[in-house]
Amino acid sequence: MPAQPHPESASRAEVDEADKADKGDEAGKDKPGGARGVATAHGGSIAAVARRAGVSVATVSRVLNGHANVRPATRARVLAEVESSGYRVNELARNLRTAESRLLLTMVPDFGNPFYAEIVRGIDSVARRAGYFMLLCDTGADAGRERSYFDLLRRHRADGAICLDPATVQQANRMMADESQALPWVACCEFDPAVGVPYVGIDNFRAARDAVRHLIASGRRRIALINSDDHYLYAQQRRDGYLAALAEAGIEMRDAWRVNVNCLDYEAGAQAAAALMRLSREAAPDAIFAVSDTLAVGVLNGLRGARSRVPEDVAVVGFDDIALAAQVDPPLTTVAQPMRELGETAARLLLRRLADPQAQVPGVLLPHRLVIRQSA
Amino acid sequence: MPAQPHPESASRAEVDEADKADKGDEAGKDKPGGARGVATAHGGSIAAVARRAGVSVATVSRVLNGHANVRPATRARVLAEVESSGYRVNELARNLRTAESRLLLTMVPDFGNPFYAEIVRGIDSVARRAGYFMLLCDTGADAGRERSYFDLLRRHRADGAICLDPATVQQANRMMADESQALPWVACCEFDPAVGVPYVGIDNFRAARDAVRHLIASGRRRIALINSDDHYLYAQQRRDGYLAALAEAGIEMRDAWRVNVNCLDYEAGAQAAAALMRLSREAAPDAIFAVSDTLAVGVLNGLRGARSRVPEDVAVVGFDDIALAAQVDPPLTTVAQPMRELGETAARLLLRRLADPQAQVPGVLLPHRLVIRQSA
DNA sequence: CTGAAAGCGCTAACAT
DNA sequence: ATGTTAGCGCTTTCAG
Repeated sequence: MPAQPHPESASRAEVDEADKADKGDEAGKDKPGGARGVATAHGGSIAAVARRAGVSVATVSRVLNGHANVRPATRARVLAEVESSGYRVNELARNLRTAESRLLLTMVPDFGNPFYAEIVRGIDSVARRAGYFMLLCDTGADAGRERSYFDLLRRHRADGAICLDPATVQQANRMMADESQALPWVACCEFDPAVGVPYVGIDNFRAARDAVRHLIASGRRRIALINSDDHYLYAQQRRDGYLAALAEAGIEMRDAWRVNVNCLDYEAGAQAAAALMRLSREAAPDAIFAVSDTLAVGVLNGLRGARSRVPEDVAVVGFDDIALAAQVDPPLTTVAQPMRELGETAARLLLRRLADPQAQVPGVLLPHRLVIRQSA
Repeated sequence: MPAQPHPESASRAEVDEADKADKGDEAGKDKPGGARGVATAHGGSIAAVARRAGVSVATVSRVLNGHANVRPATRARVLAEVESSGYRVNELARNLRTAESRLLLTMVPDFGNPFYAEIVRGIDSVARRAGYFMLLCDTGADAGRERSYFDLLRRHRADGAICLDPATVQQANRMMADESQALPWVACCEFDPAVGVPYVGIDNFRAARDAVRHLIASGRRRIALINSDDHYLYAQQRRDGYLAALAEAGIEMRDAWRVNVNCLDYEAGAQAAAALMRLSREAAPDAIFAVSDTLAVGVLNGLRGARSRVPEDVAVVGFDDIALAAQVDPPLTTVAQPMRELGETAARLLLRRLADPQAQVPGVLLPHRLVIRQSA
């Protein structure tokens, strides 16, 4: 199989299949000093292949990497030897030599959340086509840690990074005001255009405003907002969109209707909804806008527990449009984010940055869309 | 910070923080031949640190790796230099030298599925404590590909692998009958005890039988099974458990009640349920056992569309007990799998194998549990 | 307790 | 078109 044809792909010849065991190796000559065979696995080295094929290591390397200047006959001979010996390139060595890990780091606050899972898929798909693999870090897994994930870049563990975690994005923006721009990373979903780090996301202000406008248009006046931590930029933007919609309709906003949660899981949504419905009859909301579908699904459950009907008593609007949104009862009206594209775009921006460190990579805003189902 | 105290952890001194830029580097001497500075990033090399600290590279290495034989004063001097220069070890070089990538490959059929997401978390948590990072591959992403993911092991891209994908597990068991036992990997959830590859999972036969027994105990007689591809071992085992429960109760099994789907998402469950309810009144089931909660959630939706009440008209039992199971309406009765532990155990087995390649790593079966909620 | 030096396996000059 | 060879940056003998 020759070099991969895909435009973005690294031009390395893939050495697939051929599962036979290796023939005699250089068998530890036991020279004095240095590590003996510590790194030598079953496959043999490129030198062993070269010797058996009767060519130099350079030629084997050229064949392996799909370089042009190799006579077909020679190439065939090398390939045959590779095939029969089951040789596999040692990427550890290749990586050191080329000074790249061909790994992309993806930092997620919680990949149990389907929203992030879908974005990660988008990242993975374009990364792989470009010959990169994905190092996945659940930043929520050890929240207490001081350690910076960006150190993984400095230590050459990954060539670039995509950060989906708002907390980590903010920490990065703060802690390395200048250096963060030097490190090859892009922010996804949470971003600060002012900082100069490439990003991709949506217009959270408008998206939230659209959602609340919809609620208002359908006659709701007592609209609650279940938001994530106001510390995050996207949370602030969505809150402002909510406030703007209320203001333009001349609707009063009550503090009791604004609740912040520090976790976006179902349980948090259910509890927030339950708390909201414990307000006195005249203070209880007739609509709830949750900034995440997982939260909204929990809200549906909390409302059920409070014996409130949706949408009759309380209308519910979610955010993201994860697959689950269409399955719950009632199906969720929600603000769709192009999750897949968010991930793909993030990866492409990063790849562009890696291909040309000088490149001026832009920030991009993708369109959102209000999906009206039956919960509002 | 000295060597990490954690029992499983690699004893490498962590070099955190210190974000200042590096001082003057060796500055490409431009010797003839060889690559000049191609791999030299901002941080400077260990040699530069050694020179500036007035010690040898060996000493710096010893300090960095928390070795004992270094005079406190020397250690302090090195640490100070590391700190002030913002030096970071180049793991590419370290990896080549030590012949390990310190990466664990995790193969998942679909990490959009919360079941797998939770297992992956379990893996990640123990892997990280042991100083490994996780390379995540969504095997469903490029299903058509012939390429073997196990090649990543042979190419030293990862030190070991955990496979959660039934298709890939079977392919591995088939394609490399002997070699698969040599490669450091463990099967999770889908496994064949006969093959000799370490594994962790549950007793699928018993779990399914328990679920169906529960249905029978609550008076159901017309029990449908929505299973995944019968090609998979776990699917066969669950089917057999279903059949056994039916047989021991002397209940007839109808072919029309057995449906196989090749995808475990909500939509597949909804469609399967809809199809089941299109059967004539006397042929329609009064209970549905779905082998995955995602399927079961879809079933709930499909049943709603068919105007069947749950559990009055049709009882539903799912499998896995993902967080969502408790949120839907009605809350799902399901067979709980210890997802987190499944992942943690898989990682521990693999780690044990890596620590001692000769070690006889066992197969382990974790307990399941029937969680009765309101759907059945 | 410290230093000198040998490579790990590979890629890419540079020569032929 | 092919071979020779110099390192990539690190860890680890082995000597002192």
